[in-house]
Amino acid sequence: MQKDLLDWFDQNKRLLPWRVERTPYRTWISEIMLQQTRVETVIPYFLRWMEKFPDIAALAESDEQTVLKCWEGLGYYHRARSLHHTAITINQTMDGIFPSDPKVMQKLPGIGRYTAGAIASIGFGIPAAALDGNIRRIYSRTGDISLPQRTSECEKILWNMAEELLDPDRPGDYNEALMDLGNAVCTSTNPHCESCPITSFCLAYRNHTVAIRPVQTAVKSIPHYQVAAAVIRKAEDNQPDRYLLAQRPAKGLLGNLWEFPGGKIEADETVQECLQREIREELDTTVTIREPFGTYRHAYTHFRVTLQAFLCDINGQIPRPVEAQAIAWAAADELDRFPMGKIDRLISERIKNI
DNA sequence: CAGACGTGGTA
DNA sequence: TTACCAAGTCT
Repeated sequence: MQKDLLDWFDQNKRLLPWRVERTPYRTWISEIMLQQTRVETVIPYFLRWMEKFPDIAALAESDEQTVLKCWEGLGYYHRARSLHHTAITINQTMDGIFPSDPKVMQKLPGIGRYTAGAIASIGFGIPAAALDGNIRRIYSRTGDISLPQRTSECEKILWNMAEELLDPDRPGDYNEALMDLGNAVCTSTNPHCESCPITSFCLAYRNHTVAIRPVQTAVKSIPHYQVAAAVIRKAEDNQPDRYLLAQRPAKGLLGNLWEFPGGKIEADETVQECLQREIREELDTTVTIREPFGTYRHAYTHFRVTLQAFLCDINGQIPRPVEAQAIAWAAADELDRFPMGKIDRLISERIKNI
């Protein structure tokens, strides 16, 4: 199976930016960006990142806001903060050299068992196993595994397969070959078994169970929240209007990113009451709510929101950050500098069009 | 160990 | 529109 798979890879390998000029640093950055993220999405981010942060030292010397701005839109922002933090650690305690031992890698934030195995095998040529979503799917099919995915029992079997089937001579190519095969041939829906190089080794193909492998576990429905946000505007003499931004806490959703203040509408309150309450709680002031400023729908991983924005004027005391780490007054043409999540970026774009 | 953690694409 | 996915990790 290893030979047939590697022969297929030699013919069908995708040309990707991180596959030219292989270095541990480039491999590391690409693997982190690719976590839960499509190749096509990652490519432009990877190219921009390498322009801005060509090596570990450049990343370590930059500030986190610059890093987050470069990451904006990719999601799972703890990945960017971990990259930055790790670059500083490597510079300060590891002589600026990325470790080659997967056990050492796994101690670094953002690098788990999969990523350590991927960087070790792909970046260093070390025979380390890697098990990602693609490889889970392929081994669930070749082994015709009837255990539900993501249970500890199933994980143990799949990791054992990854260890035992790994090609010791070309571990990196082998792991990448499985991921390319999973992307192009052994796909989640409508797999192309007719063009698969390893059907003769595939038990699910023989048993006609490809369509029901891997066995998916039931997903629960996600909640939908109604949310309000305030676009607080400040007019100044002979100057462009400024808008209030708040920096979110470091931990949790969209950590350290900037937003227009607001929050969840409780069951017993109106949008306006919600805004006044949130402004009081977050900024310790009150506002006059003016006209609606758009309705925005967005789906996060584990919940969905419909957000109603309103233009507001401060009518209380000077706002101060209570829940937020900091606040800033930005002119329309300054909004792009602040790293934000998707919804707040959409609101920013609308402000720029006023 | 279940749930948190983003976003854009596709069926 | 909803559901689910896509090179996972952390708590």
